[in-house]
Amino acid sequence: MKFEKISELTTCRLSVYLRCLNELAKDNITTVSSETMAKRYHLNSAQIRKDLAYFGEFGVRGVGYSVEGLRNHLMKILGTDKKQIVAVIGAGRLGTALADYHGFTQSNFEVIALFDSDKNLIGQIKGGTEVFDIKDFAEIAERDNIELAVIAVPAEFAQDVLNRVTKAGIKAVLNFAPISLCVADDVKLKTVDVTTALESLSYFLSQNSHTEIELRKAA
Amino acid sequence: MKFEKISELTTCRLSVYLRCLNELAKDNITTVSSETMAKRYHLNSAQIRKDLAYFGEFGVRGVGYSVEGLRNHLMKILGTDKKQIVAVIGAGRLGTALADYHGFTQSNFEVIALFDSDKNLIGQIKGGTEVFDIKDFAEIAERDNIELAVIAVPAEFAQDVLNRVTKAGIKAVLNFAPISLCVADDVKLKTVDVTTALESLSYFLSQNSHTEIELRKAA
DNA sequence: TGATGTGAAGCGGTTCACAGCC
DNA sequence: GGCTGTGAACCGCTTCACATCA
Repeated sequence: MKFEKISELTTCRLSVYLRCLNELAKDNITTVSSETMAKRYHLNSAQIRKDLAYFGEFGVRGVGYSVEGLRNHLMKILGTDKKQIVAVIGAGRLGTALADYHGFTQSNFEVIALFDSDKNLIGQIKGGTEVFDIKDFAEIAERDNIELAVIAVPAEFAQDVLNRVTKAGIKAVLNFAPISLCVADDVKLKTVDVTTALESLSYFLSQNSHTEIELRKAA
Repeated sequence: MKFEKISELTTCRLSVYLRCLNELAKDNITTVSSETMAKRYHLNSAQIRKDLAYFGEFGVRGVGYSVEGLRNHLMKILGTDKKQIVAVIGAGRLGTALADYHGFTQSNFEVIALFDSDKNLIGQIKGGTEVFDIKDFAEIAERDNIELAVIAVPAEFAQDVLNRVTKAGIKAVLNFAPISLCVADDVKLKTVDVTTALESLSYFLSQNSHTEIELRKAA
């Protein structure tokens, strides 16, 4: 085990490994080698070993990894061994969908509040979660120990919302607004940009059709 | 201009540049240098120039880039100069939210159909879009020239759905199910994994609290 | 003069290949 | 024998620095 800086690519893969192990556990598999796991889930065995080795020596040479043991290690590393309180800001369709997202619950995240500035929404229950006034964020965050904020508001309001939640002491934010935001160094911001993802796919499609034209010309 | 393979990192940045240019155009700015753009949007000027140079010489030395001109070039490169037809599979909360997502419309994507296997949903209008039977996907895809599919079904059904849409000739798929999927080489699959994103943030939080403990010990 | 376009250097992540251990 | 853990090689992306040109 070393004390290097772990890249976000690595932490995202750890999350994937955890998901694989959960599935292996469901299939009553108790031990797995990096090679077996790589084959089954289309990963790279050397990378699995290297990623895990950053955090300790979890495997047994000649045998592999204990599924249950590694699961526990990964949950501890990722912090999903303890329940984490999440707030979603923006009670529109996307925010509501996220509040009700079962993937969160499975990973020990609990969305306990939605926030919005729309008076018509405040006080309602959306996706099983109460909508609060965004103005009360700091107060409720403190009261309920909110650790993670998810931004699901239109792009033009996203920076304001981010400023507000970081001011309230939130250190990790997941942003769905299609805009690049600014944040202090001690806060971790991760943006999921659906527009960019689609446009990137669109690039692939138009490249493909160009290639087809080229091939047709060549033929 | 060269004929190298363009990485997905680059195409995602092109999408970001396009968004920046749209904003600059809104502010009636007609010319912009890579340096000015980098400062304003927290990008790297060398990277902007290099990314653009893969596709042509769009700038003027000593002056910069024409905002309008570069916008048009980027839209052409990304394929967003033409309308593209999108289908969303899964008419749950997430699928519905995506069908109604305005970020899509702004980029010239049009979601024309939702698909589901739930008989109770088929025939309904959700998020302004009709829900069809997933069994009819191939037929409707051909009829309406669907080019892009978005998967918003639970993880256990995602691979089946992916198989079905690729069989119908879809070459680009955006997947929201938290599972790693298999696809033929000629199909582009992009997965947006919200669980992984959150767990990665969670890692950052738990690292942070460990560091605090270390610092407290040292003090 | 000032900003682009680009070869070269730098850096970080991935893969290889094997020593070490069960 | 088999699989882990890991230094070294490799590869690709980013950044630098400057020749080039309006």
